[in-house]
Amino acid sequence: MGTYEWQSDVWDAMGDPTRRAIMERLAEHPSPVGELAEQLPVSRPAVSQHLKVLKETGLVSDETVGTRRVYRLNPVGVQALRDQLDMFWNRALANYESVVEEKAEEKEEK
Amino acid sequence: MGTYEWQSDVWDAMGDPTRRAIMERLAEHPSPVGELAEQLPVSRPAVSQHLKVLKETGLVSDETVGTRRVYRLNPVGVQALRDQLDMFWNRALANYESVVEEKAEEKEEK
DNA sequence: CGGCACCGTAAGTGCTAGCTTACTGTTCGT
DNA sequence: ACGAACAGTAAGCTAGCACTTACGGTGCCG
Repeated sequence: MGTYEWQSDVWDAMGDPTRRAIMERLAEHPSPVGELAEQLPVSRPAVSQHLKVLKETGLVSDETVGTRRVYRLNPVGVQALRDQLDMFWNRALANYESVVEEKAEEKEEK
Repeated sequence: MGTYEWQSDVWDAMGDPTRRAIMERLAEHPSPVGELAEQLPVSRPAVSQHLKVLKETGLVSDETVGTRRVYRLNPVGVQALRDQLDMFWNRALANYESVVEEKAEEKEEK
C-alpha cells in the first residue's frame, strides 16, 4: 500500500475474455472498431465499451483517422502489468526456494 | 490437456480483487486459510472458494500440515502469466515502432 | 473417547457488468 | 448539402459470480 499505487484496474481490464480477445487482435496489428467487431462474437457497441475500459487503464491508445478510430496496444500499460507480475514472480520463487531449503534440512537431520 | 489446460483461466483468476489480495498475502509468505481470512474483509469460506479457483488454475499450491492447509504461490502458474504477457509486450513494441517509422516517412516526404 | 480447531462444500441470495437495441454525433464523398 | 459510413452513448435486461450462513468431515490433544 502506501505511496505505491496499486493499479488494480489493469488486472480488472484483462479479467474479461472479450477484452483479452481484443488485446490479441490488437497485438496482431492496430485496428478500427468495426474491424474488431467483425472478428468477435459481440456487437460493435460492445466492442466500443470494452475499448473504453482498455483505454482508461492505459492498455490501448487510439488515433482518429478520417471517420474511424484506430486502436493499438499501449506499451506503457502492458509494462505496468509486467512490473506487478514480476513482483509475484520473484516472491513465488522465494517461497519455492524456502521449501527446497526445508526439505534439504530434513535430510541433513537424518 | 492435463497440465496445460488453463491459459485463459489464469487471467480470469487474477480478475477478481479478492483473489489478487490473496495472491499479495501469499507473496509475503505461505499461509493457512484461517490466517488469510483474518486479514481480508470476507468470510473464511469465501477465501476457501477463491483458493480453490487459484489452485485449479495453477497459481497456488497447497500442503496439508496437521489440521490446516498451507497455501503458497506456485511459480509454474505465475510463469504462465508472464509468458502470455510477454507476447503482448513484444507486439506492443512492434506496433509502436511501426508508428515511429510512419512518422519518419511522413517527414521524409516533405 | 469427547470436545475442539481447522477447513471444504452445499444452498441460497444480491449485485455487478457485459450484452443488446436504439439513438445521436462526426466526417467523408458526390 | 445530403446521405452514407463509422463510432460513442443511453437505457434496460439478464446471467454469472462473489458472498453469506449452515453443515459435514478430519486430525489433534487432554
